[in-house]
Amino acid sequence: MTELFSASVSPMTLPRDYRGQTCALSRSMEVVGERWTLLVLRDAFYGVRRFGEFAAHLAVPRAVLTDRLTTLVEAGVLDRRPETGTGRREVYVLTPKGIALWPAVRALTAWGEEFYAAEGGPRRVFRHVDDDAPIGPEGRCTGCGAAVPVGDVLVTPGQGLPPLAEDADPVTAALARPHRLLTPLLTTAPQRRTTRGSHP
Amino acid sequence: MTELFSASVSPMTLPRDYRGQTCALSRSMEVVGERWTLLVLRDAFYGVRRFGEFAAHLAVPRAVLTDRLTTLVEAGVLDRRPETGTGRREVYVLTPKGIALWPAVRALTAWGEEFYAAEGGPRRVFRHVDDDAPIGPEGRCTGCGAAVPVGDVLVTPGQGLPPLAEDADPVTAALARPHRLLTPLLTTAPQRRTTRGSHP
DNA sequence: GAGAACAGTTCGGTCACCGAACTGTTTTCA
DNA sequence: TGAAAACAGTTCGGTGACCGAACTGTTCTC
Repeated sequence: MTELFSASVSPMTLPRDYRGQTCALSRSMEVVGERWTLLVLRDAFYGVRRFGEFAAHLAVPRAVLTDRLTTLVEAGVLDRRPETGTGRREVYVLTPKGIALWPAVRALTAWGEEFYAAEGGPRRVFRHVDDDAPIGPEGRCTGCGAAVPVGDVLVTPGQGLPPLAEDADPVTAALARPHRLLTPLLTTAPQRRTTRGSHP
Repeated sequence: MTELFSASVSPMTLPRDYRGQTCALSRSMEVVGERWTLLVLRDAFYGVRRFGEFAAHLAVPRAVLTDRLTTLVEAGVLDRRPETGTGRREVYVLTPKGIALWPAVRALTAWGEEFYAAEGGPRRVFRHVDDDAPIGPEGRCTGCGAAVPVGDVLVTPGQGLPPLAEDADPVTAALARPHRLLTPLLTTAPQRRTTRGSHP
């Protein structure tokens, strides 16, 4: 497959290439354009870090998840590293290159909210942590007008969010409360399935 | 566009659904997340309108292109209508719902330019038609600071754009010159294969 | 030390994508 | 007017990605 690239076009071989395209969008799509990839990254922005959390929240086939995480790590979008603190488990964390995808994730999410809104309103609302005002479609706080860096974004439940199911996965349950992007969503302590969600 | 979701969780079966997801991003991905779809929409922003232009520029299998165009028309992102003026041919034009995807297309393109730049610089530069200044990653003109509506965006060749090949398709050739988004890229007059220079 | 959680891997079936060839209609030109 | 080309898809067989479920080996907790 590598021999199909001529010198004037990108010499690198990416997972599923769009041959002959001279547009930067096709480079992006080769990295983040596969099925599930942007949903994985959205969860990473939410603070999801462990393999099992991604798998449970996304309901993605585990082999596909393995492939997507590996591809994103090789592309430099995610970093795979030992969990800070106690655990020896590996976690997947956004790199600066991955964080730079935030405008794209935000724009696509905003489009979905605008044209496929649930009854009652948006499912989730991104807010500026400084003044709690919603963030507009172009990433600016509707309250203070500032361009909000991703680390200052709060993801909060909206009117259109369905009620929490009894058997909801821990990620879904955690997202029922406001949460700051890029900070770990779940406790680093392993989850015991003894009493579901009863501990503080 | 008249059809809407009737329940809190989507009851409709979209081309490739992400079941169980309560996030608006998954709704977006069900519509524009399939392979080739965003590249088709990028071309639509460039002013590509006819089936054959998409097919030649993207080098996408024609059956896949048919499927993507049909899906986008059914989703209300594109409108299929007779070509204005002389032709009786059908063309595909962005609806307001499709135009609302511009921030997403721009953000993904900017990410690709930033992290997969060609040698010498960006392949293409989006500029504000009023002052010719480049448009920043969040959609604001770096010259006058205004939020630039998509109709006032000029796509211009950059330093990293490869030289035009002899057998380049008409869309690629037309994009070697600055062009205003959303305006038809090619003449409505049918293209005769005179530039190839060879007889049958 | 037993059992559960965890992070993947393996496997067979199904479906989407791919490239090439083909069909039927419209347009152009001699 | 008639032939040839352009056009907009459709058809088809091969290949590979995706899917759900089951499985493996390691780590953690009690």
